[in-house]
Amino acid sequence: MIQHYQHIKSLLQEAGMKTTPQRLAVLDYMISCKCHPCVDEVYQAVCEHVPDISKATVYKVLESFAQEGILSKMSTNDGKLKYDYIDERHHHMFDVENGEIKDFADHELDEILNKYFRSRKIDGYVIEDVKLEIKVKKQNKNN
Amino acid sequence: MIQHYQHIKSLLQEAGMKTTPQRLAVLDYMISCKCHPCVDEVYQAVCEHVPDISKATVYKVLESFAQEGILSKMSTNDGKLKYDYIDERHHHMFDVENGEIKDFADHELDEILNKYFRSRKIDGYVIEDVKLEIKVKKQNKNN
DNA sequence: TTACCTGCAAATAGTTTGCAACCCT
DNA sequence: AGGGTTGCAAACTATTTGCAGGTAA
Repeated sequence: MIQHYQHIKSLLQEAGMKTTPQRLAVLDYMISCKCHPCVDEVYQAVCEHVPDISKATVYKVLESFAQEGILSKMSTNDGKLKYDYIDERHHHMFDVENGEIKDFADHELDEILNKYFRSRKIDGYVIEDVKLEIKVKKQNKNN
Repeated sequence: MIQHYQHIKSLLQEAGMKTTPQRLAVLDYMISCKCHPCVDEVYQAVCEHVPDISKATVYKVLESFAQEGILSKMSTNDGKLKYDYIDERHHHMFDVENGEIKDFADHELDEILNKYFRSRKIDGYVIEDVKLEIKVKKQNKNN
């Protein structure tokens, strides 16, 4: 049932965390879900495999993964907390009508951004990362 | 005390909202604060001018302004809800070390993004807006 | 006048914490 | 064996709601 057992185990080891069934299940879900779940969604999903996991543990586990950089923490404009497994560099598309979030990977765009910010310095700061929020609407069939 | 009385009044009128002291005070604060306050910060600040305002009203007022597009709603990665008065197009810089948020306006960058997304269509979607999240660190004096 | 708006207090939702028991290594 | 990890319940914080009374237009 755990899809990426060895991979997950080494992620945990690199982070210096003990391998527990709860962590395996949470991380397995985060890797395979291909979405941006909130704490409760993770909890619900993981419950099916580890029925006696508690929500407090899900909170703690997700938070510690985010600390270690295994997941990234984000939140929607209306304040809902979400976690995102980071496999490759990507931006986010927010559907302004229904709140859906999708990943948006675009290497060419990243190149353009890199190039721009190589010369465009911000006084007093070092740029660590640049991410786009792309607000979208579903296209209407008849335009 | 209210800095932009006529401007605010017309904003409210355009939005079809009644002009109340609470709304005037909240919007005045949002326009003049030049920051990205959370609900409680708005409440504290407004209390000094309208001592009997209730926090529920601040919630309601901010939310309705956001609905009308007078303010934009955002939240930090750790889930803190913030509101932002929209005067000119800008992006946001997030200081990853201390959580500070600053505006970042850059017309040249906007041109580049516009140009790119003029030809870069996303299947099934219409792009409404594109915003950057720039993660930064304060520059260390000795590098 | 009247529909909208506000304040209050209670309800709800979301998140964190302390601690005893548990279990990886 | 021992310290990190978990589950529980309680505490806490943030946000929403219903409603009675107030007020802008």
